[in-house]
Order: sequence, then structure tokens, then C-alpha cells
Amino acid sequence: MSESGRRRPRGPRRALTENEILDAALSLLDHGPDAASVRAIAARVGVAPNAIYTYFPDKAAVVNALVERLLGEVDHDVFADRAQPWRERVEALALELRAKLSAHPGAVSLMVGSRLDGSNAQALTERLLQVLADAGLDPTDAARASYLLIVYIFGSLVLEVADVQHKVPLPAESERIATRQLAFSARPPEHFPHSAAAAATMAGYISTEQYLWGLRRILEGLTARVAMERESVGSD
Amino acid sequence: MSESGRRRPRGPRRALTENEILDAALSLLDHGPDAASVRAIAARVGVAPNAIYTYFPDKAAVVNALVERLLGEVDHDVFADRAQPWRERVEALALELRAKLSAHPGAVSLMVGSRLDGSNAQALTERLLQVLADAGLDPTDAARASYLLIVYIFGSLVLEVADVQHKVPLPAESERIATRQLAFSARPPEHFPHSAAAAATMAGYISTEQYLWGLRRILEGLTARVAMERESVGSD
DNA sequence: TACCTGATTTGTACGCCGTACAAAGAACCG
DNA sequence: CGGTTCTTTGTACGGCGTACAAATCAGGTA
Repeated sequence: MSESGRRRPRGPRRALTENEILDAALSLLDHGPDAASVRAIAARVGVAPNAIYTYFPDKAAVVNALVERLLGEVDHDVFADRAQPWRERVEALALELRAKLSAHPGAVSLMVGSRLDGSNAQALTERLLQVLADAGLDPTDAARASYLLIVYIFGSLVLEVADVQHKVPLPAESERIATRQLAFSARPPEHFPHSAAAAATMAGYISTEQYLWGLRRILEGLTARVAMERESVGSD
Repeated sequence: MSESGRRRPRGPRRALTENEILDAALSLLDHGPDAASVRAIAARVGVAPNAIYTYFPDKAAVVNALVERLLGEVDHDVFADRAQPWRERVEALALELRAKLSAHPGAVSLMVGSRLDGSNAQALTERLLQVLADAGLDPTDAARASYLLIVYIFGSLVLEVADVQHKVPLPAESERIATRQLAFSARPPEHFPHSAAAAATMAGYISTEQYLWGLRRILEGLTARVAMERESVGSD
């Protein structure tokens, strides 16, 4: 074992672990995206603010590690089963990601500007490419499609947390819809006829139903292409 | 005229306009998303920091106004022409928005968490709904589709600015692709076979070409639905 | 004309933030 | 034991958004 090979370092044992710091940051984030300051995290784990810098080089590293950890919580088994229809696997992946990330709205705010290139992010991309390859997309289309899906998933999350704007805790979906309904009906209908007509639907934008609706339209667009290409190839 | 009806206020004439403040903020944003501090803006327009609060209640209002102003710069004529094919109108809208917003990467960072419910945002939504209605979507589908498109456009922008991470000025597209190419080839190919194979495509993710590719897949998904529904309605 | 009144601008200050730096403390080695 | 090395802390700097009271300015009114 190489792990027993490396001796314990010279100094005092560390009082914390990286994970305890991330735990603290994550729980603080439930009080708003700005609540996870270095000072607050340090206070939460009972240590001086600058002790954090023994574990992470700067705050951006804490954020990156936090995002990576959330991505690591995604259960791959749900959509790694190649016996399942590929569409359901993509939907399962999208729902898993949304569930794990929107559970921490503050963290979603933080991932904007995070690198998203950690090993867990790569693993998820790889899984997605796998599913799309199983769907019959050639490697180039699969790559493009995976980015399209990531944009959709990530964009939905960002718009969703922007909508609830660091209110805490996250209100229930039905309550959020009602709030938006009110906001829409306050608009001048004479200048925005389509918007007024679509108010009820638009109030329900931010919902799992709309999320899946959009996802399915995208999947249809991806496979329409495959179908077209298969047709054009013809008797091959 | 009601404008001549309101008399000039009592005090000294204002030294600035809201627009000058937004100009200053916008030019500062080109030096990074954090460069547009209230103090920096005030210094830029030659005024004490707290004078800004005579024009805007707080910094969030400045950001909202800035985003609204950028949305107002979008040229509606390009996609308001109902004689044009609706697909091209949607593409023109998407390209206009991307062009106007990604010209100010710092501002895109700021719009995350902005309300996006100003009159210009509403006008764009209305236009989008109009185009989708012209495409033959019923009001409900048009509403859902417009949100899907907004998520895509906005998500693409957010991921794009996250990729260049406040580097300034924005590097050329070819250079960004080369940088990403390097990053991808540094990954362990044995654990991520699909990712490795798709590296070249993925390096080119962030490009106008990929942006349009995804957009067209979405439009195909939306119209595949319309086509299906028309078929199922049958002889009607 | 001179004063009053109300809007604008400024000076100062508070409490945060991320984090650099040097000193102090703790565990291991010889 | 002393020395070495790592962790933790105290203190401090510069910057942030913004609250508050004083000063300044330009009307309207007497």
C-alpha cells in the first residue's frame, strides 16, 4: 500500500478535514449565496478565518471543491444501465442533476464562474456521451448534443435560482408558480398580447414539468436528425 | 404635454444622468466582472461614491438597469419581419442577443441573479412568442418553447463567460478553441474514452457554430412536435 | 431682495469581505 | 532534548456596499 508508505507529516494533526469545511459551507449556503464567506465557514467549524487557507489555496478552490462534491453525489446507477431506453436514461440524468443541485440554490449561484472541469464533472460528461452513443449518435453529434444538454440543464438551474433569488428556504413549486402568476398579471396586456395570453403557462415555467417538456423537445430534435440521416443513407 | 407639467425639482441640477452611470459601469465591466464597484463607477464619473445612490437605490438596481439597457440595444427589426421564415427569425434573435450580451462578458456574469423582468426583457419575450405563434405553435406550446429558448440562449452565454473566466479582453474564438483543445488532451483517456474521442469537437464547443447547431436541434424538436400533432389531427 | 425649502453631493464611518504576513503552538525526528 | 516542519492564530491591509449627518445649491415665496 502506498498510503502506509507516506509517513505522517511533521506538524500537529490537522484539526479539520476538507470535507468538514465543505459541509460547513454547504449548510451556510442554505442561508443565501453570500452566507458562505470564509469567515463564516471558519466560525462554523470553530477555527480562525485564515486557517481555511491551510486546506484550500483560496476561496475559489473551496467553491470548486464544493461543486465537485455536489456533482459527486449524483447517483450514476440510475442512468448507467444500458439495458434501459436511452431517452429515459437521459431524463434520469437530467432529473438527478437538477435534484442534487437545486437542493442547494446558493451553490448553483456559486457554480457560475466555477471551472466545472473536475473529475466528477468529467465523469458525468463521459456518462452522457455514453448514453448518446447508445442512442445512435455519431461521436461528433454526441459531443455537440452533450454540450447542448449541459447548457439546458445548467441554464435551467441558473434561471430557476435567479427566479427565487436567494429566498430561503426554497418555496414549494406551487407557491412559486402562484407568485409568478401574480407578477405576470400585473403587466400591461395591451402592449404584450402574447405574453398576457401565455401568462398562466409562463407562471408555471419553473417547474419539473416544464423542465421535462423542454428536455423532451431537445431529445426529439436530436433524434429527428438521426432519423433524417438514416433515411438519407438509405439502403445501407 | 405632461413632461412640461412636472416642474424642475428644488435642489441643484443633477451632475449626472442614469445613463452616464451605466456607461461608466459598462466600460469598467470590460476589466472584469468585479471591476464595476460602486466606488469605481463613482470615480469614473467624477463623483463621490454615495452620490450614486441618488440615482439608484442600491447596486442591484444599477445592475438591473444595466442589463435592461443591454437588452434594449437588441435590434428588433431583424426578427420582427413576419415575411421572413420563422426559423431564420428565431436564429436572428438568438444571434442578436448573443452578440449584444457576449460583447460584455462581465455584464453576463452580473445578469445571473438579476430579475430579467424589465420592459425590454418583456418586449423580447413578446417578440419571441410572436415568432413562435407564427411558426404554428399553439399559445401553450409557444410559451413553453419560448422559455426553452431563453434557457438555451442564456445558458449558452453563462457557460461561455464561465469558460473564458473574466479574462479580458475576450480572446478570439480560434484561440479559445485551441486552449480548450490543450486542456482536453491533458485528460486521462483510459477512464474517459468517449471524452477523449470527442475532444476535438468538445474543444470547439464554445463557438457560434455550436451555438447554432444546438439552436437548430431545439427548433427541430419543437416543430417535430407540431408535425406530429398535425398528423394526429388528421383530416381536420 | 432675502429667506425658506427641498434635492443633491460629500465626509465620515460601520461592518463586512478575501487574504497576506509574522509569530506562536504542536507533533515528529534525530 | 533541540530542531524541524506543519498548523493555527493575531493582526492588519485594502476594498466592498451603504447608512447618516452636514454642507451645498437652486428653485419658490415673501
